[in-house]
Amino acid sequence: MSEHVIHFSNQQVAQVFRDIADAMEVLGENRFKYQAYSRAADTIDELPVSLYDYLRSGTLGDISGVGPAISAKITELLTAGTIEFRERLRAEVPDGVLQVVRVPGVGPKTALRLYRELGIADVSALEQAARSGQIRALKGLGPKLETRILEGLAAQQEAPNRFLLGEMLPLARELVAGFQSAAPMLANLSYAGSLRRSAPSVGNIDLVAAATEPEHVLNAFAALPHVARIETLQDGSAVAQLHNGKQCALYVARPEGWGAVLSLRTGSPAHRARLFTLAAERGFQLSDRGLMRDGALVPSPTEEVFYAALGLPLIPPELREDWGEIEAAQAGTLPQLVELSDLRGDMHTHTRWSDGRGTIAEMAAAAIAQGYEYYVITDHSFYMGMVNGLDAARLKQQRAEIDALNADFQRRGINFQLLQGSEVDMLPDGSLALPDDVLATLDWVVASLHVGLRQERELVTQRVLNAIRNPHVDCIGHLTGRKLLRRQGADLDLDAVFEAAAETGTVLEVDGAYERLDIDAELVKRAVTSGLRISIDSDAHRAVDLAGIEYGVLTARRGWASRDNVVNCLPWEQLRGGRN
DNA sequence: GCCGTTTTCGGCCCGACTGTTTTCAGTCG
Repeated sequence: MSEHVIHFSNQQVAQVFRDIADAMEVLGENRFKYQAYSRAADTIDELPVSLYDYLRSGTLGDISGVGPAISAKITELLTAGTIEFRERLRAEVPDGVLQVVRVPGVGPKTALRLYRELGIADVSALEQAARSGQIRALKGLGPKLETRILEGLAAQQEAPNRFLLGEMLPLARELVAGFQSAAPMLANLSYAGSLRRSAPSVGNIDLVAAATEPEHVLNAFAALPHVARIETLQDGSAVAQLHNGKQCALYVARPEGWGAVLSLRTGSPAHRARLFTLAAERGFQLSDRGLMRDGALVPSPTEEVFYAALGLPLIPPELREDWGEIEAAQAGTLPQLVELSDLRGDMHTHTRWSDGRGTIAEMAAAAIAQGYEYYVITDHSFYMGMVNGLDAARLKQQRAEIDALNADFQRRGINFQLLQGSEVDMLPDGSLALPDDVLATLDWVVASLHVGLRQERELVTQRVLNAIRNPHVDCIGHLTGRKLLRRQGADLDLDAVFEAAAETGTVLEVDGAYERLDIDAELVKRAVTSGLRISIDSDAHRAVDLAGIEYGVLTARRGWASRDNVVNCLPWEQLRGGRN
């Protein structure tokens, strides 16, 4: 067998450097060294151009954060397929230990001790040790840590082998585009499944292709550069393992059945069950091949045609959960869902003034490119030392910079306005991190929980209620504080929160950062139903994050939000006029 | 290990909380 040359995506290379950084941190290496690897990984992740192009032109060193050492290691990986330094680290810190570090409550020091002193080299050994009380035997570690570890593991295991929407959607789009150009015989191609419903986390990528000759399509699929190997292959479908460890399934339908097959591969099990019932009521059968009557395929080349055959208008993929969309479709009351292009501004963003990476000018340029009319800078409030939060004095300085930029936009005839806000912390004691007279000077105030998320229900709820009732607070940012696949949000009394927000008109945010997507679709639906207004924000820390607001839009759509429910679909003047 | 309008060495993100201590290390945001 000939040597197969592996093609690494930038994201795969970034992951290798992240692993190097984590392993070095576990080994207690110099902090600045492993941070350099970690920073380089972040930069590589965002590069618009393949590393192979940099390699060919000898310009790896031009990448910010990539110096001689990392440049040599990238070259080694791309040409030899492996990095010797990485393998040496692996000998000291097994891959399983890197997983152990990512368990909440366990840091690099503890992971190393658990490995060296108890031989814990993966998460299942960690679970066993925590369960059997072995961890408390180590000096300085106790029963509370064991409980914390088991809770953390439970949160992770609720969703084994799941990946975030923000990782999978770009990958799926890349696959679809690559597949389409490699296989001109495809009549149609789409991704499907929970990914197409924009679920916050998904297990794999499902593709549904339309073609008359499935074998050709399956061969072209197996030859895609992303595909590492084909796991299963049977008539009309294949499951592939990708180079990045993720799984992709392909289903090939006949062009005249594609609409039905795509619909069946997209809806949730509950939605699909409704479709089966509707089909049966109309004398159809549904199968892997599509819509059938008396053993013959009934043409349904598109989803419109398929849904029409069942007496329904086309239901947007995000709604296909059986949360009432079938009834709404039958009644003709499906919502006109909000779209990315409806957004006129972003209400929650950061800059270098706190923990962001971009300057105000850089973020503004990206906002103009995104087509916004306004853009609110909401850097952190003073309380969070780590994020370099702003106090009254620095807010004043920042206001001067914003004013100067706005004057410049006006001079140049650019219809764009920067606004100054704050992401003000709700402190553990129930107060806000900035006094009212300072909040009063701001254009938009987002209040968020960052600390004390594990406070007991009554306490943490009261903090949120205090913020909602503060007349200067316009919006509650990422309400629950959840981090997808990592930690649950705060234990909030949502009835009380929604009731208070309805009284005061306080906006609830859909944070588009794809590890948050908070509030989630179910809460969006609840907000929309109870007449609350939402905002959709990027929570951007870098210019490249602005586009991530799309995940917020998808989440809002999943929650049945229309343009009328979303404050930042309004022009700023109108939005400000309607403030409480 | 990387970087530079503080430029080839010296600095790079730091404060609060937690669980375990008995004066603090580790984790988190």
